[in-house]
Amino acid sequence: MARVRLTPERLTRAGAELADEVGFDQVTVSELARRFDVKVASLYSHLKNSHDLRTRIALLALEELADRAADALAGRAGKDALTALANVYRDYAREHPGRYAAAQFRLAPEVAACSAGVRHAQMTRALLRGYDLTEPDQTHAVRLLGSVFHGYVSLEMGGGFSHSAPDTQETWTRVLDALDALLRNWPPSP
Amino acid sequence: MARVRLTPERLTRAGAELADEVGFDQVTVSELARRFDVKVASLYSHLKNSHDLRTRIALLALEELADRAADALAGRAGKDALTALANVYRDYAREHPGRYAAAQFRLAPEVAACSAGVRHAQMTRALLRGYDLTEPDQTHAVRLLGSVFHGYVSLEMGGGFSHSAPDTQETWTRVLDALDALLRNWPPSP
DNA sequence: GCATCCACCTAATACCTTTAGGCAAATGCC
DNA sequence: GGCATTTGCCTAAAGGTATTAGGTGGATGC
Repeated sequence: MARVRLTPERLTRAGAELADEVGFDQVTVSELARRFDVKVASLYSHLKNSHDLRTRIALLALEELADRAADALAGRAGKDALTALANVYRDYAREHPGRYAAAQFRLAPEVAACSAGVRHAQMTRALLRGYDLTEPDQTHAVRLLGSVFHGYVSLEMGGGFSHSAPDTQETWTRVLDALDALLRNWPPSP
Repeated sequence: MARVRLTPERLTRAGAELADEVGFDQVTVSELARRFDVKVASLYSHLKNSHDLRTRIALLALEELADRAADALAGRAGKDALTALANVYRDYAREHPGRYAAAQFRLAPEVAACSAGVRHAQMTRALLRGYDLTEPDQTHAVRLLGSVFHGYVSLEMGGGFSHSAPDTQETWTRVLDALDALLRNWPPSP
């Protein structure tokens, strides 16, 4: 038998590609086995189960996304940084819809705590150093930015904006303008 | 045999309850049949297939959500309306997580066009009458609000905010303050 | 009281998931 | 280089979900 040298890493990468092709929730252990021209049961020496596979793909996506974000933020500040970070999420989702969906996969809390998810929060916080916010408003702003990035990208990819008139690129830049303005004039607590 | 009088409507309602209990993507034709104490194949006279079931649940959720939104918006304007609408989404997601997930189900474009989804956009637009925005900024603002509502609720439900310090209720009110401020001082086009 | 129809059933096919146990290629040791 | 062990992939099997085809009996209408 031709040994294929399966490893969790190779399976995870192939799973991520599969996700981009057919959608994250269509990722199946069977299809993965088919791609490696191997019997399904063989994968279970490398993967605990189907859920484990999804978790690994999710972690991979979070890593990749965090790496891109770190790259984009390097040497930028203020609105420049805001735009760069926002575009990282949007572009990643467009290039890798399956991986992006994977990044939304709900991880077990203890797994999430060690994941690249924490880097994302840290980077958003770093971005806010270019604005004049102190705690707890900074945390509120981190959450707002996360919500807008994630919400916008999901809705855009889900076709939520597709019917209506102004193209989404224009909205995207205007939304970033608006967020920048908001962060510069963050309203004081009542 | 005790006839159960299945109908698409009853199945859809039961499916929605099932979604709230076990999660939207765990909703299965088999489980639904079990709940009605009926054989699986029997459901296929009332439902085209599994995808059809999900679509119906999604449409139900969108309707319910739109009804609640219309109710909340009645007689309100400005920030009052903004808060009310935002809370409709958040509360619905908390009360009915499965249905809320269903509302995000990607519908076929022609189905989406006839769905309550369009009412949602209209209501957000109506809300903006309390602020001083003209086209195309109004559309941009509609999309921004949709993104924030959806993004915030998803992240909060997905546990994205769970580890960190200030509680999410405080952030939520501050985010709504911030959105209100932003809509009152929408930045002009460059 | 009979014919009809509809609602639910049985049967069968086809995937996907997961576990248990087998065999042979690769690896390590002398 | 030959032998033992490990390990990587395989066969087999059980159980769950989706979906289609065709049957039967209880409810309905005349």
